[in-house]
Amino acid sequence: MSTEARLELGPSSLTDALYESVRKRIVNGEIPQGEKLTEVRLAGEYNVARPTAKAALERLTALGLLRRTAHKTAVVPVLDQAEIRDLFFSRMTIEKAAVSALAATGEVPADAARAQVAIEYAARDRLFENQVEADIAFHTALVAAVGSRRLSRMHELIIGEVHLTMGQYQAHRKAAPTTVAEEHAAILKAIEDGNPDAAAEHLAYHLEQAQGRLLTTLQQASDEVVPQ
Amino acid sequence: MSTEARLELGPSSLTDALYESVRKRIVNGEIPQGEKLTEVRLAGEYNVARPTAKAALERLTALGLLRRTAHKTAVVPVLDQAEIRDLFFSRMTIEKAAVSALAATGEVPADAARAQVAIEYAARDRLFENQVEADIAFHTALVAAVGSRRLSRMHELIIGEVHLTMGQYQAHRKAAPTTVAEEHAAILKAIEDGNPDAAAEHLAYHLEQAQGRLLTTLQQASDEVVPQ
DNA sequence: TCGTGCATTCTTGTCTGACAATCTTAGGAC
DNA sequence: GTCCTAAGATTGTCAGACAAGAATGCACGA
Repeated sequence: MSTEARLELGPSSLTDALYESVRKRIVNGEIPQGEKLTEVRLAGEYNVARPTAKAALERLTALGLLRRTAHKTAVVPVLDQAEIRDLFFSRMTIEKAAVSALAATGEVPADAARAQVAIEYAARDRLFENQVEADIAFHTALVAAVGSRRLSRMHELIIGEVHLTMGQYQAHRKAAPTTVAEEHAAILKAIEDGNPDAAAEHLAYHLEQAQGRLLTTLQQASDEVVPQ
Repeated sequence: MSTEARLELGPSSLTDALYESVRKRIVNGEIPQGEKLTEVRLAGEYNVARPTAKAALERLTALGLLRRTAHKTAVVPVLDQAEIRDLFFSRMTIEKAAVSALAATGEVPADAARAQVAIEYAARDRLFENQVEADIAFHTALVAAVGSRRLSRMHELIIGEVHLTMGQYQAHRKAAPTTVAEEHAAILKAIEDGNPDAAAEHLAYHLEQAQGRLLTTLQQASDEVVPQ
């Protein structure tokens, strides 16, 4: 179940390309929180038909990168404290299961190791956006390495929102650049040692730290807007 | 986060209604494994426009109730052994987290208790289809009671396939009708006792039993087709 | 006889244009 | 100032159309 080597060639579909482009703009904060995204606006910006824009919006909505209800326009969500906690609870559930399963085999996934190196470089050079990308890639690689298509799909369902919050609040900037890399290293070490409990433990600590940074940043941001 | 009491009135959207109808037909085995579902066929059967049918197909595909790749017709998937294992691994991950969280509060969700009663009735009267519905409702209620929107969405992503396999193989029929109810009762008891580990344990046992029944039935079915 | 290659046909991807239903917003009446 | 109504904006759905990719069957050659 592990050697599913498929070479992915770029999105050939117009909808795919549109979806990818908008996704990047949202997670990088280029389209800010609370911004409205109408079907006609997208269709106009990219010069595609409205149904195409509609399809892209629907896919983004499915991943939590947009919110919308019937007959209302899609907006980039603003995650409050409770939602960030919910997000990290869900994330913890999936990723704990993933690292435990990996530690049971004792194999450190190559993709995760590569992402780890990328994080170290990005941290050293203060390339914030790259660091976020690599961080997401690291966690995604861990889940993917389990070889469970459904686990990966569930992870995909929430990692978009994680990416979104990291891009918006840029909490990583607040952390000592090497902290994240060290926590990741501890997780990989536990996997290599074949210790599922330790791996889950290190992962839990890492995610709690990340969540803490995020909540702190969120608090500061709201203080700035409403200074008592 | 628990009192989100919204009354759901029938799907007002045409796409929603279509989606719901096809979903039911698939999970009940009315549309058999391997059956092809073209956009025009759906559009014709329900007398809707092709884009509407397309949207419904895409949503079903997202939930794993259909498989399709670009330019190819959607088909009702045939799950093999490996995929059923993957499905139950993913399911176990989510539901274990759910019952553990519930047991931490010690509150038995009312919806789950209701579904449990419905299962007992259905088992007594041998109403197979109701039994499956109630079983799905039981597990869904457990997850929903945690109050995590994202956990529920992830669960939704896989429970459709569970429903599908149960409808197709009708493995519940093979089980002593009361077995399922008893296993469920043990889970609820552990939650009520506020014992997270026991709850997870009972859930794991229950799901392993269910998976075992499914794999056995699958094996028998393939033996019938290819009798050595 | 069997395999290869081509053409037809089916199906999906995307577009244009349109109308109805619904939500939002602005303006007017009290 | 508040409430209600109406116009504008936005989405839901439809019809019809064309292009591109995939699948199928048939003829041809080895």
